[in-house]
Amino acid sequence: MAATSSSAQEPRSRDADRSQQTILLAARDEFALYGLAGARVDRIAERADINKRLIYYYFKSKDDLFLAVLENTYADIRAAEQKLHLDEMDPVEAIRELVSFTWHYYLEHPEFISLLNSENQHNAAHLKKSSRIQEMNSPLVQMLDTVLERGRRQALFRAGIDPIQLYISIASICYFYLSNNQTLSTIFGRDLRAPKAMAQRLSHMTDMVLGYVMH
Amino acid sequence: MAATSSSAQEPRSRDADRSQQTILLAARDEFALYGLAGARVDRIAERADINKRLIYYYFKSKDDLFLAVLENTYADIRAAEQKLHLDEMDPVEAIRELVSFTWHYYLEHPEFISLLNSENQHNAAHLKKSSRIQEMNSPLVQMLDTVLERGRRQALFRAGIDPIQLYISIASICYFYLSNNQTLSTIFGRDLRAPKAMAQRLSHMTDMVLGYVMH
Amino acid sequence: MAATSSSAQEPRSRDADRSQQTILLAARDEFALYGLAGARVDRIAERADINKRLIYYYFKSKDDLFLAVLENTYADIRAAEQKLHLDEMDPVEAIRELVSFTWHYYLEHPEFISLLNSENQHNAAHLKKSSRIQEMNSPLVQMLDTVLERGRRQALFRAGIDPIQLYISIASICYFYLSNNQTLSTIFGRDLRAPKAMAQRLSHMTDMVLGYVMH
Amino acid sequence: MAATSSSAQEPRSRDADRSQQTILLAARDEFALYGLAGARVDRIAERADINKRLIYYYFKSKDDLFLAVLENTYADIRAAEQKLHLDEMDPVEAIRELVSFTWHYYLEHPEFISLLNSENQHNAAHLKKSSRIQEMNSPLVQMLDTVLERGRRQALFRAGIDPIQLYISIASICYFYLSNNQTLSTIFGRDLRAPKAMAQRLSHMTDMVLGYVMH
DNA sequence: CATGAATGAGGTTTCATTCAT
DNA sequence: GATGAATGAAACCTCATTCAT
Repeated sequence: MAATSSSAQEPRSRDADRSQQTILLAARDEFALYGLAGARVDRIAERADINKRLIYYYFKSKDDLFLAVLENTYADIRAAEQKLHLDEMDPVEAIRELVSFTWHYYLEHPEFISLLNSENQHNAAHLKKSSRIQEMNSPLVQMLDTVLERGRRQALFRAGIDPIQLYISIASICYFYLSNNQTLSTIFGRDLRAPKAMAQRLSHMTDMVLGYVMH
Repeated sequence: MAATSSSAQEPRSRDADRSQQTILLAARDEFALYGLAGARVDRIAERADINKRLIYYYFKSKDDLFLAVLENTYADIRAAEQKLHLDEMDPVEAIRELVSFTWHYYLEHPEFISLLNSENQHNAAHLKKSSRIQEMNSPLVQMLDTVLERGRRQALFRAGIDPIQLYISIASICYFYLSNNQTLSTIFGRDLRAPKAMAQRLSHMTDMVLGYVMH
Repeated sequence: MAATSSSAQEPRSRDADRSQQTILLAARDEFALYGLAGARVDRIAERADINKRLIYYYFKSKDDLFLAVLENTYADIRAAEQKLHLDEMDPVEAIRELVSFTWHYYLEHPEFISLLNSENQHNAAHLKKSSRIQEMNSPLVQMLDTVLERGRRQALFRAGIDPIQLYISIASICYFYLSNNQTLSTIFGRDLRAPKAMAQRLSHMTDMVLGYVMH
Repeated sequence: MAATSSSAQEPRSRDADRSQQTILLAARDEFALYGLAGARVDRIAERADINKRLIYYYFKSKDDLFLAVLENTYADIRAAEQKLHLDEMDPVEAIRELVSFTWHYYLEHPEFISLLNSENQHNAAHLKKSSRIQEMNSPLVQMLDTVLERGRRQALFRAGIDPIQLYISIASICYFYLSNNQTLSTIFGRDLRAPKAMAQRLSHMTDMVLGYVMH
């Protein structure tokens, strides 16, 4: 009965927006838990506590729903990245912060990892169709470039570092440890989710990245 | 590349080992392509050109078949690792070789990545049931530990490096780049599969790992 | 004979109650004819002239459907028993009527016998899960107890008759003759379904029960 | 290594006879437990610890095997009945013994009940094809007739009792109580298998039958 | 805006039975 | 006499989706 999300002009029922949002959240959880193929539209309806038909009313198909979820997910992480302002920090501190942010973001958003895995299994077929996502160019790479440049000028960092390669590497070491945690723990017979192991991991990753950029 | 068991050329049939092997290969491809949930037993039978019923005759269920494929896959990479003999090499060269091997192995075995992604999505439920796999404790970790120790004694490497953390990091940077290639390429608007990008990647990873271990 | 819910003549469809009822009837026939294991869901759908999927929509599984049929079947016989009002009749007449009712009910409801045989083969596994049925405690036993008591007070019946034992015995002699009719006829080389044999049977049973209770 | 069953002349391998016997026993258990439709040929082979193919070698099909089991079962009960020699006993005692024998035989041979139920569900289709079984005309009926006649001549029993009707009634009250025990216990909320209930049942049945024949 | 009813296609699995040795 | 390998048909059940209101 008061000011919620819905932008401005179009007086589309608040309920409509709310239903869509509810569906998106439920779908996100379902897709994250079971992947695209394993997810069940029935279960999404159940989670959202709405009629299944409504899902088809708002989103055309399961695939389109998946894309919508993906778009939402990307929008979220991009928004979070925006708030980092790495370019205003001391270069070394900025790198440290970037590793930490990435690590914690993935940690707190397991659905991000899961959804990306699903999407990659499908060769990014959904993303490729989405104009919205392709516009959301990661501003982080820009920021990172600035940081690297400043570090180099202060003779802290080595020259010639490709920000995208570095960004991917940082993402890698955070992402893989979490995404493959279960198989790794099983193979190595070691609980890689234990608090101590987690702390060591963050420290190891930070060392690794700084060891690379600084020299 | 030779040497199977069966007597001569009779058109398949009546060779249990061969049938099982054929099924496993077909299943590996199908699971790699579509994931566990997306894979179709019918399609596996088609690929293997055998009666679908035979799949259930030898492997009890789709899940058990998936586990068998996983076990095979792990056995393969472990066998390949064994042949590296890193502990007989110069420490720096050994690390370089390990990165290169991992990179190329993943590159040539996309099914490895795909299968592991599937298994992790299922919280390693299959692997956890397997006694065989838990025994295949990577001797690579042993090897890697030896390499690190020798490097440290030759004052080349820094002390206190956890071989498992290092192994995971090496795996990470290789794995993630390939596994998430499609979404990354789409997001960054850059073909990360292009030969030049691939070469740069290997070089970047090697630098990164050596930069970390060498100090 | 008359009075269903739905509005008019449109060809089935969109009437949940009706669909469920149709399925139940078709299932009853199929289960009665082939037993639980021998019954085919496909055939039930055919008999009911509805989409097979609908069976699973309303009843979760073949077993659940079987239970629903059983519950219905028990409800029917209990309802019929209620209408007898044995306790308002002369005691001897009441017993005679009970035997006759039981005999004719089984005769006209062969599915009752068949379904119970199936259920007993499964150790009453379905019934044991049903809360509904355990509540349908036969009021007939109550009625029967009243009849026996009144007969005893009028010095017609002997004392100490357990109504449940008596009820089971009455059911036995009716049920077994019909349920095992085919094997008995074959073994004895005598058509036990012939009208004359049937009439003799009812007479024999009535004599037997009265001979027992009266003395 | 010594005198077993196999008749005389034909020197058919002892193993062959033994295999067939093993299969029959395993099949009897399986059919008794699951009915004809629910029984699994694989499970019979497992129970018998022989190769499934052998079942088809000795018995042509599942149905033929079922018939063989039925024939065996009937042969067993007929043999047991032969040993009663009711016609040499006091008439009242003979009836008492017959009830007791029937009760205990069914009790100790639950497979008899189960197999007959299956066969009746199939309208005695197997029995009707078997010449062997139709020859095994129950000598018990003969015996029973003699007993009834002697009882009548001693003025103990009433006249005009049909031995087959009586036989069926005795079978009924024993059979039904055991065959439908599970549903009855569930419906009445009373453990009809409890030792005390069982003793009461035998007593009740004896009273009932004697009450009828004696007058 | 919202919903219960309905469906065709196809999923995994099971079955009795036969083939080839 | 005995057996492991193989199969076609069909079983139960599930799925994304649409119909009718």
